[in-house]
Amino acid sequence: MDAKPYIAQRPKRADGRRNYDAILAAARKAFETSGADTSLEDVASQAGVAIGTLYRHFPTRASLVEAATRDGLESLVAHAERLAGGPDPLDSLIEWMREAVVHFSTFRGLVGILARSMYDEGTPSHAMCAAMRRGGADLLRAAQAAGRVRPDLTPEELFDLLNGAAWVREQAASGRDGSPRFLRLVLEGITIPED
Amino acid sequence: MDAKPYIAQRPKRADGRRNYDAILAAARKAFETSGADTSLEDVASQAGVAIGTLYRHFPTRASLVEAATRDGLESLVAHAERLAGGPDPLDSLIEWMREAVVHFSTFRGLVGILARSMYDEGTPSHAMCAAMRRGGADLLRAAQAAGRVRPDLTPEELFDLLNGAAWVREQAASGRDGSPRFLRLVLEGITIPED
DNA sequence: CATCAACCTGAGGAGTCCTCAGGAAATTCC
DNA sequence: GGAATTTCCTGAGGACTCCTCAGGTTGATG
Repeated sequence: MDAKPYIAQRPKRADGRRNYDAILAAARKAFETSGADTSLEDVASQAGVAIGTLYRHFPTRASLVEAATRDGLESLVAHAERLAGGPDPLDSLIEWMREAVVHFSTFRGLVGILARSMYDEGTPSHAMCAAMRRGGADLLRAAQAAGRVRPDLTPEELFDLLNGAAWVREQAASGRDGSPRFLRLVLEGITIPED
Repeated sequence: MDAKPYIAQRPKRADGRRNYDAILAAARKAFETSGADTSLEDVASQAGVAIGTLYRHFPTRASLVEAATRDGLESLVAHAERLAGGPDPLDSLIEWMREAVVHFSTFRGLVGILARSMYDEGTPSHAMCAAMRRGGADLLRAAQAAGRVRPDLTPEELFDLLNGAAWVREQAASGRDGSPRFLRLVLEGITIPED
């Protein structure tokens, strides 16, 4: 039996839910300003809660990151499913890639966590990463079937490219964001001109 | 006057040099196994030296990273200069890019430090990064002049691509190294076929 | 060999991580 | 309404790391 990762759940008791939500809100803010390695004691005090309470709801930092990014990544997966039936598979893929890059770089340190979660089942974010992988792979396959993306590109490679772009964007806190250009150059490398 | 960054120097006294070297050796090993955020107290004890001695020679973590990577990056810069006169500018550029990716991902966390140093003059590694930028830009310019690389690619963008590849390689500690393929895809996006 | 600058040591304050024993509050059940 | 019970909260505290600094030691120099 592989150790199943702990996935945070919104508690049933009213006070528990209140604190859970407050911690999550404080964590999102702290992650965005200080990165994934922000002080959890700060997060707790910012949420008006003792440190033990934070650890009760989120026993590991990874579980807190997972909970803080869950909604955003869920919507990304949903968007992939919506785009899957679109008329132009290449456009769909490109649009989704752009959105993915933004979501992966919500705060400093996130891409790294997601990249590791993709291949590590013992991680809270693994399930979400697997879902994203499926969504991205479907869009990729469709674009390849339409002859608009080189057929030898694998989903793993696609995510390497996405992660690279997201990482570049993550570093952009200090000025220029090279990720749009990065993505455009990458796309030139993997797409096939019409006709 | 902008605060000049501290650059570590090999001491003149024999005992100082001995410790300096021991710390550097221990740091290189620790960085490679535990990343740039390894414990400096461990590094010190591994070098057989008190923590204060480490801080005497390397007052900041960044100065230790700079010293630990100096030789490698210096040789990378030297290689760029040697390649600059080569017969095939595109080959030269590609060879240098491959080498750069390896050097940038010597240990986990290095690319991030270098990426920030590139644009932050208050950083020990800034001078080296600037030298690398010049070397890379020269090779890029030559390849562009030969009509083998898209002329709208800037050095900044080149380094974004290199850094992305290096980051992917850095994550590869846990299995597959996607950086060679990453680089090949990127190259398809930025090169121009002969004739 | 005496002088002095360079160097070394390691205790210690401050921050952070994470746990856990004891207390408080919400929910349930009668 | 009032236990009983389960869930939840608190915050002290041990372990770790960071970095500084006062005091002691040693190598280089003339």
